Amino acid sequence: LNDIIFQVGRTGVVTPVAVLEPVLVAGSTISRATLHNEEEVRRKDIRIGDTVNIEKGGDVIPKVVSINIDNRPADSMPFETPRNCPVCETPLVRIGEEVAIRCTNTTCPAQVQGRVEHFVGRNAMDIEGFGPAVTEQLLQEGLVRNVGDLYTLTHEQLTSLERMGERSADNLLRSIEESKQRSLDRVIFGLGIQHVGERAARLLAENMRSIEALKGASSEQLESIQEIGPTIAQSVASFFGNQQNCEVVDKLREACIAMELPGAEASAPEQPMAGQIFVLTGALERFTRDEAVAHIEALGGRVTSNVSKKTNYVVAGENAGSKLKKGLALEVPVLTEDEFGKLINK
DNA sequence: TACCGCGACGGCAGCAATTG
DNA sequence: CAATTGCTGCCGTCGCGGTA
Repeated sequence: LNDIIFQVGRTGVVTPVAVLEPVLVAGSTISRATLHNEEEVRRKDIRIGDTVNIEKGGDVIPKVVSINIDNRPADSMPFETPRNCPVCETPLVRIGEEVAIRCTNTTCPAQVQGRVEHFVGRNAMDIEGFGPAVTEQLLQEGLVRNVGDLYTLTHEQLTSLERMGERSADNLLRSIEESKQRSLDRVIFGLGIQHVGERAARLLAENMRSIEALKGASSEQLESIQEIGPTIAQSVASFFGNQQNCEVVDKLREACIAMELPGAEASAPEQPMAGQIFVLTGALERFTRDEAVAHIEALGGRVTSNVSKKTNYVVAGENAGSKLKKGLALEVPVLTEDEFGKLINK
């Protein structure tokens, strides 16, 4: 084991990687192996200079299984956790009880590059010909600062790069153009919001129906979506609470990327109550129950029969009963019929 | 508590395009 | 024209966090 290096991912997580004396294992030459995280290294007491046993997990990913302590050089030192980001020197932090150590500088070049690579990646916008080398050059030359800049790249700018001729530039521009057709869930996934992987992105796309709705949604509204909990909800809300992120999203919209699910406009241009859960109690004067339900659902909300922590509003009419009591006990906002009327009219 | 899925990882074959 | 470079897509696992 010649060295332990640290790589910085797009979310700032710093992971240790073992640099090995190249060795043939199961038909391929292994020169690096993942070490997962710093605690893992500490637990196994892996030191630079150690002789290590490696195998390929599932015949693919090389990993360090154990060390051969007898071959340890007498002067070997325990492994040291880096204090600063290997790329931008920002002090690294460990948040709460997390195992991961992070670079918190969102403008760290490694993070910026990671985010662009994620956006153009196969499961997100799937832009062919946009690999790490191209990304690195575009960032280096200042032609791209974030994913909002991708759609205004010109033929001239691309051909100015190393190893990028007419043909490659044409192909890349065509791929970029084609990527505008990607579905909403891929766009959301591509934004690289923390904790939002493919599944969460799909849930958010299906429930919010447009980037605008997602952007406007409160953390509470998001949390009312099935399988979206407080962590993801807050992560999304704080992403859109950031001015720069909103500017990137605006640029993507200007590039004419599809930012809505089909039908969103036809059925309801806006769904300000998307995901909101209402409980009706007591008799309403101006609406029948059915009318009230129809209004709520037209705006994207849902009506359930029982009050729980997930309930966003209790609408209390005349002679409200136990559901009003439970709503008050759980500190759910209680609306009078008038307040409810204002809410749905707006 | 059980389950799912996020995020991150390396090597290689095969191919296309660029460069010299 | 040959050599070089870069990209894609594939393979599977770990450790853990998030949700129900």
